[in-house]
Amino acid sequence: MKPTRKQEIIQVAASLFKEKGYSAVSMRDIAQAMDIKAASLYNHISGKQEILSTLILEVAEAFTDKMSVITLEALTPLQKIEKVIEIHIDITVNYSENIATLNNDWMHLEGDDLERVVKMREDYEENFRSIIKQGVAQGDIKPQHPEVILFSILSTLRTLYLWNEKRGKMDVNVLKKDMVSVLIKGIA
Amino acid sequence: MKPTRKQEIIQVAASLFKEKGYSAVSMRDIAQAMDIKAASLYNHISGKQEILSTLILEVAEAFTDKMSVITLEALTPLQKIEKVIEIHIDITVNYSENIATLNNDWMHLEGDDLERVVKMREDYEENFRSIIKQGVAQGDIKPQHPEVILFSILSTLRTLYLWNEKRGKMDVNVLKKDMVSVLIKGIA
DNA sequence: AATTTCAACTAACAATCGTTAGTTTTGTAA
DNA sequence: TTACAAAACTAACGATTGTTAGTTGAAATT
Repeated sequence: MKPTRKQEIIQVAASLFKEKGYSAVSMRDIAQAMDIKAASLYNHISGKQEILSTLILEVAEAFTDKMSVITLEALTPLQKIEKVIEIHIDITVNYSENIATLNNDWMHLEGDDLERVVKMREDYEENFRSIIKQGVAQGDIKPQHPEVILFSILSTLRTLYLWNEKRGKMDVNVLKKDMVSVLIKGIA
Repeated sequence: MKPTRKQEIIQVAASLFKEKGYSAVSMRDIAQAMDIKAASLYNHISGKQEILSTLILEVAEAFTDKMSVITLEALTPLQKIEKVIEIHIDITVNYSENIATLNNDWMHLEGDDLERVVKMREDYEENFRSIIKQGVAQGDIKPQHPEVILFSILSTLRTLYLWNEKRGKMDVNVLKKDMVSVLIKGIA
């Protein structure tokens, strides 16, 4: 599908936001990257804030949707974690700029959007925590502090976008296998 | 030691930078947090950029120093990784705001400071990579892609500052033990 | 007591910010 | 060819940005 002009603007902005952060990118920067004047952007979007919220909500909803599917599936906790790792890799490959902005600039959202994204994040973490706790209860996961396990895995997955470029020619499926192995079975 | 006024400014700024990012914090914001006027800040510092570079160089040098010590020690690769985990936790506990700024706002450094910090980061990663490769060569570490191992562990350690508050009453030594276990031996 | 240093202040600067209003150009459909 | 909509433009707005200049009062030193 040919992207709309609005989608083009958002994508260009996303790339700049990833590089320098939302606050350091001006509307004039975005316009210049598109070879138009800043005022012309307003024929397509309502303002800078709309770019931010569109960008963030798109990927935040992707995570929420995928996670809710996993929650309902009939899998062991470890299999569910495996799936979580895989969806993170999939989404990161397709939305690497959005994830950068979600991670670093969510606090610049305003009003309901801010509330919503924070809630989605909390819910996501809570779902993940439940999976881990269930795994511990069944004896599949070591009885460590679930919080340490949660944050170790989630930190790695959330910053994957930083390494995605350097990933180079490594195949996505190889990456998935390796990451599942490292995160679940360790390195020793 | 009673901190100098300059140190006070830098600490207050660090806290604001952690919250909203360097670009979104104005000199007037920093001044207001100290109950003085923005112009008064300039009796103690040369400008906003000095705050940023002081903040970042301080913690970047701490990492570099500690890492170079580990490199020279007579330890097995796995023991060295264990030490790396420990120094990250130690530094994070003491410099949580600095690390937030190092991670998120290093690209707003200018001139030599920017070059220096980028180089320090590259060197740090290269040292870490060497340890992993040596571990693989000796058979202590699984023959996975060293890059995947490197980034998994480093991502977790670098974003530790985000979880430090939530850590609450968990003792630092317990955290060290748990993280070493999770990162090296896995969760299963 | 006189002098200097420190650390605050007020006022203002040029530059840049997001955004609006109104106009002109471009491309498409009738 | 004309009519219309899409998408660009110029010009400007009020607010905010980092920073400078010059001043003032208090504290420390001579």
